[in-house]
Amino acid sequence: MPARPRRYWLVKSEPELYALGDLERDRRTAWEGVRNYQARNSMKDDMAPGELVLFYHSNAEPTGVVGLAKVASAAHADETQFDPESDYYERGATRADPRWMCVDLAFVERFAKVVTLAELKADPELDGMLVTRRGMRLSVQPVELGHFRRVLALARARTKLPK
DNA sequence: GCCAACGTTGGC
DNA sequence: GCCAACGTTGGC
Repeated sequence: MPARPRRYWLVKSEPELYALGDLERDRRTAWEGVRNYQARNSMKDDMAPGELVLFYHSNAEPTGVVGLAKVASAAHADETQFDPESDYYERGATRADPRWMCVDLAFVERFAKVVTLAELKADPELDGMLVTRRGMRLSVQPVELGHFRRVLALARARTKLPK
């Protein structure tokens, strides 16, 4: 049976709520609180352990891709839906019939420099990348391999220092 | 803080 | 099933 091709992803997070630095400290976390069906379906149906994830800071200064994470579990129920104290509580969701699913993410690396949204938008090789689309709010989104590689190249480019 | 873009809700 | 109203996301 042929292995299915590896996929690449981008997740958004507001650093005031959960920054890449928090993931670095925690090493691994359940990607809870996603309440959008398209994003949920990506986690439930399409993400596989080991796949790489661009970690993007939204509502930040600057906004952009700040590092890399990887998928660290199969999909499982998002526990916050069962907690009446949680902002993400979902009335009627049960463990037998959960509505919201998530995966665990693990820290991989922090980029030496942020690849800003402005850079992403300005790069012709990234034409069509979802995160650059105006009004694109999807918080878990697929990334084409070519775009993924290009973002890594931008992250690893170094300014030439004068002699 | 503004507001455009989008997703969801609910009246009909 | 339509669609207006509303709430949220997220860039700027």
